[in-house]
Amino acid sequence: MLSTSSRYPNCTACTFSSFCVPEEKTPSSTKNKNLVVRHRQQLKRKEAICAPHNKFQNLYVVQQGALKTYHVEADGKELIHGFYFAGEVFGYEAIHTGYYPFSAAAILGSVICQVPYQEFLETLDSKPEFQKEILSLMSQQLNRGSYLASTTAKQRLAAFLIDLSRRLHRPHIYSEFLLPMSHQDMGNYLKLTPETISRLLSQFQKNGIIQVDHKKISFLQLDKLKQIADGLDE
Amino acid sequence: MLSTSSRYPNCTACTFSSFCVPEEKTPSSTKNKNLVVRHRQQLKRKEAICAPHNKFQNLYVVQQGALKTYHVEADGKELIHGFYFAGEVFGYEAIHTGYYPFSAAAILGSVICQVPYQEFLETLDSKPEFQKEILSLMSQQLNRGSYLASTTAKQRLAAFLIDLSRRLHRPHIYSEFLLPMSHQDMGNYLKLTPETISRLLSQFQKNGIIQVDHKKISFLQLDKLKQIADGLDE
DNA sequence: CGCCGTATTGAGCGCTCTCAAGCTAGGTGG
DNA sequence: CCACCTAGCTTGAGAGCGCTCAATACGGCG
Repeated sequence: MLSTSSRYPNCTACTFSSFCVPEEKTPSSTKNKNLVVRHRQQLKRKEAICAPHNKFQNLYVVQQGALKTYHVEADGKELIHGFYFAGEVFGYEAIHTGYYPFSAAAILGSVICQVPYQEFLETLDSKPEFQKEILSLMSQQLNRGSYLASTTAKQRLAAFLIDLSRRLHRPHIYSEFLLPMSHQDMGNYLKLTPETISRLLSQFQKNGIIQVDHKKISFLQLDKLKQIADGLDE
Repeated sequence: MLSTSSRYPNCTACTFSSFCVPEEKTPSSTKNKNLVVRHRQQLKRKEAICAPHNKFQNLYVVQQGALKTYHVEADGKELIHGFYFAGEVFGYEAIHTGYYPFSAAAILGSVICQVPYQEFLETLDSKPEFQKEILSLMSQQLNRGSYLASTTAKQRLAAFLIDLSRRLHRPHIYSEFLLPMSHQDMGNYLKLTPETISRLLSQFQKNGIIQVDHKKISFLQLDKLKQIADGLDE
């Protein structure tokens, strides 16, 4: 757990920032019904934070880094439900049953905030603006990964890259960014093998649509990438 | 629009029923902050109720029948986001942007209730139990269709059939039910062609796992179907 | 009864997977 | 600082699952 305010680097990016008070800044009146950050956690790459069937108690906000939620199938395949980047919240999926339906682990060194669900509910009850905000965020989650429904590998990968760029540099699409996850993870999310990811990235590069330099991706022709995502190429 | 109470057949199944008052039963004090059913709509098969980029104003609750949400891709392919059966709510996806991201249409003759979002927000603000209920329902939506991530056609179809049975006879899995949608619709949802759906249903039947009689599906070996869904067969 | 949308079944093809062999980069320990 | 070592990426060849195209059958509805 971290405690000095210098360790709170990214609160401006956090979707909860206007309803949240870091603990050391809490005014003496504790009844303000804001969320209070009591537990901030540093995670190493590959460090897990919850497992399937763990009791649901907290939502989590990513402050720095990136996480994945996933579960391992009977045959050993890892199935990735989603990625979460700085400012994003995960755990909503656990509300319904009271248990996390997945594992969550950091894919980079990361910092996250715990948001106790009880406290979350109290803030919700006392702040109509928070209600609207949460509805909006959960609504956004419902639309996440809609491109997973695309049929071809090219389409899904192109849409994924665009989505990734926007979420890493919200709200803009930057033409340069670093892939936070391995090809394996991308594949497990997009239902492709790492070999296919690699082949397609090479193909996109050969066609002058993107440039790949290790983990660095550069969009050279974003419009063409969008066309591929929409199934409009060739 | 319907008006006699005899036309309110299914309110007990509706997830909003305890926070909702059909209009003619509204007590004179209109400030009770319950949802009030003002618009109930009868839909014919294939009748649409909203289109992409329509302004978001209402959530909808299915009272009878079944609906699909979908959009048509550039190449003419119809991509189905989800199905909605008696008691289920749709439209949450539109909250974030303020516009419906899809079309919605009845796949059977259906009856739906409009829930104006303004009114929904007022009820939410005044009723903490409603807040919890909505969080739970949206959380459930986030978990919907998780089996779409399965890699093989058999797995997705088996999981879909089980999900379907449970949602048509909530909360139980009935061993008999009628397929509400065409193979085409199933395929568009599961990312399979109608031919593949047909072949797999035949195969399941040949293996004694289910029985198919036109639209009627009977589960003969639910455990085996579950194994297939989990990728544990052969 | 005749029509049209839907389901079934078959044959062949192509996209993506599997398996396999190098290669690269980054981390570790001497 | 360098040599090793390992995880991850790249690229190739071949196989298989699900798609495409096509012909036929069925059934609901006028």
